[in-house]
Amino acid sequence: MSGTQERPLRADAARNRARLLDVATEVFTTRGVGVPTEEIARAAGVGVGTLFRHFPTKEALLEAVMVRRLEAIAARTADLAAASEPAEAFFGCFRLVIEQSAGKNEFTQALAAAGVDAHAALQESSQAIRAQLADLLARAQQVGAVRAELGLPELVALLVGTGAMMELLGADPAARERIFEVVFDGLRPH
Amino acid sequence: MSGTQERPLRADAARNRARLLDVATEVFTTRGVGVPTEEIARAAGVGVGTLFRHFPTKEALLEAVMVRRLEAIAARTADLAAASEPAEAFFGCFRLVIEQSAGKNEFTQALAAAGVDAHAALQESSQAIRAQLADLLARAQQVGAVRAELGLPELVALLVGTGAMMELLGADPAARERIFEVVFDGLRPH
Amino acid sequence: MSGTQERPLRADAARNRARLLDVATEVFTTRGVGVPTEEIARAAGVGVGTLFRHFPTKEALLEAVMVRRLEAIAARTADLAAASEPAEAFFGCFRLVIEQSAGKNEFTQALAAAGVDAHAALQESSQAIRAQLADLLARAQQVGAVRAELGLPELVALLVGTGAMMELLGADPAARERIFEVVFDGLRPH
Amino acid sequence: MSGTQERPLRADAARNRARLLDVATEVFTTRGVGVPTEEIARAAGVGVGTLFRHFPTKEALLEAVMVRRLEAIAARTADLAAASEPAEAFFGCFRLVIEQSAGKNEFTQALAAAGVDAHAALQESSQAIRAQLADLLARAQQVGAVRAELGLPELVALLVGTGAMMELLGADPAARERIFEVVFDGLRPH
DNA sequence: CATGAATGAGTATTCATTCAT
DNA sequence: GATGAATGAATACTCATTCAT
Repeated sequence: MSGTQERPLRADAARNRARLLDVATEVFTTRGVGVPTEEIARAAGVGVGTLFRHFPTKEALLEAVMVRRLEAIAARTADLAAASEPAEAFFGCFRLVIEQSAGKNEFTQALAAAGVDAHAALQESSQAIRAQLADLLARAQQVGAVRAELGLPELVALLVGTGAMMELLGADPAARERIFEVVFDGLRPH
Repeated sequence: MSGTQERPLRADAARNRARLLDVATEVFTTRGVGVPTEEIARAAGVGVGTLFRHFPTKEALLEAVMVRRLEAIAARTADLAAASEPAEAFFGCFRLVIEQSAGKNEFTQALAAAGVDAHAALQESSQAIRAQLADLLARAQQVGAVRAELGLPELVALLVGTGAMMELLGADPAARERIFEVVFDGLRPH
Repeated sequence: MSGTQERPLRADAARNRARLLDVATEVFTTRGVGVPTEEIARAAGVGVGTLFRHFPTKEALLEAVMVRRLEAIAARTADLAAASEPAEAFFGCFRLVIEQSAGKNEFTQALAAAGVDAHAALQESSQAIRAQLADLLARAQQVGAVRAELGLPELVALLVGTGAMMELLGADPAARERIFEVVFDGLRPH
Repeated sequence: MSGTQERPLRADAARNRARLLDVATEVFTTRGVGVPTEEIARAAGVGVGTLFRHFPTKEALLEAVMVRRLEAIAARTADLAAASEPAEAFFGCFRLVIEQSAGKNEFTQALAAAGVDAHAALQESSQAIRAQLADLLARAQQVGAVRAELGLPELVALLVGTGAMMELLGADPAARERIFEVVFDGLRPH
């Protein structure tokens, strides 16, 4: 309903594209990336042909899904970072990223893949997050809220790893909180 | 009445079985579980038929690989636990488990799956490790070396998650050490 | 609310489906059901994928072949039964069924299997024939043209068995006729 | 215990061969010819190697099974033929053959195959039966107990076909008897 | 532009047969 | 001779991708 910057598509084409992304996100997140493309198309109410017109490859679809998630995170992170003082911003964003990575470990894998793989599109949008994370980290370190010796790679690893922990624990909120305590206390200078 | 009761296989059969396990471990951990069975057989220098004689299913092969890794870990963990005082034993074993989980995240997934899935064989051998971990944890908590509020599920999650972190960081030893510091400091009472 | 309700397939799709059925009928009846699916697809001029799109299973294809044969027989039997007096109708239909069962003993096996097996589709279309046969038998018995003590199971068995005899004899028309004389004379009251 | 004319084998080898034949007969008859050779070997208490030493091919084993059945039938038929007057001998042997063909339609198929196929061994032993049948038929025809126009091919077809009928009817003795009445009455001159 | 039918390479698994022990 | 481990061709079925309608 707002102005995400896709190149101008016909109204219905844009709607199809959006629906496909929504459905794919849902499906990939809940059932993994092994789900047949045809099933995604059907769930989105379009034919396979349409899916492949919008995303020339299954991998391209996966990438688009990840990009969207990364961008969503980047946007929220930016808001949070702007509105809080460094320590609060850092730990708040850490939580945010973890919370958003719910469902399979698609997202965390995306982050991971982005740091390793050469997928152009992912590279681009993950760079945005990485820059933000680097900034948040630096500022939190300046105010002494986070160990000074940590770099961006370690932060990314900690995010991905903590996401994995949460997946294992499932919905138990108390256990999740205990994990946050361990990780956050560990992040602070000793 | 317990112990390992392998049926005496012919010399060559045993060799093939072992080679298959070695190759499968290597291949699964470096390239994931999607690798064709035929390729594994070829890499082991046997025909597919032989592979399927030893492991009636691809899944069975995967299971066997995991069991072997779990058992190896359990053995080393037991040694370490016996030879050290509680705190040292706990943190030493934590490191050990992480170090052994090298390669993709097969092992960590194994631990994860074992807690959730119903694969009998895995269940059995992962129970052994879980018991040991529970014991190590309890003793470390008794001497005040680890936060009292943590339970076995959190410990397992922390192991799996830390393993994921290490995979992301690759071989950089300094960075790995910084992660250990974060996690270990976080584990200690605050 | 009954009748044939095929979904309107695209022209080419319908052609492919029909060709597959024709080829499969031919191949199964002449060379048995062991023929590879791929060969059937090739003979029909389509890829395996197409075959499996139309018939999700080899068994499903076999079933479809049988259903078509059963329906064809049922239709012709109905015509014949309507147009003749009881004795003529009965023996005419007997001949008809045998003549239609040419080629291996697929059809007879179909009849046999249908009485035993639980394949829904087969059940349905073989029920139609069985009902007709029961009716023909009853009427022929009422006019004293057929032994009164015979039931439907025996009639089906006689059909299947006579079909088997014809297969053995091959194309020799005189020999076939002699078999019909034996069976038909045997069927009449003594 | 008696003198079947196998070439002199070592005692244990002969025992193995006999056991394999027994087991194979049972298994093929009850579960069809699709049963893996290995299973037959196991059921006979020997290794596959042994099976293949005695029967160089699965087909060879099947052939041997059939030959034995044919020979058994031939022997009993000969006895029966010798001890009775023509009509009784003919119909008695007809029943005998049908009764012996119990279980799948292995045997009838064997007879069929023998009349068509070129398997040397089968040819030989089925010739024996065919000769006997021809003889029984001729003598029954001479005394006017069977239609004069029937030849050996029709008789074989009738045997095979009647066997198929019995398989369909299963164990219902009354129904089986009604079939015999139809066929036997049909065989008699009209 | 949308559709969904067609394609065919790819994959796990079976089984008759061979051969080292 | 007997054993059973090894072999690998064969087979049903899947799924990303293309293209005629």
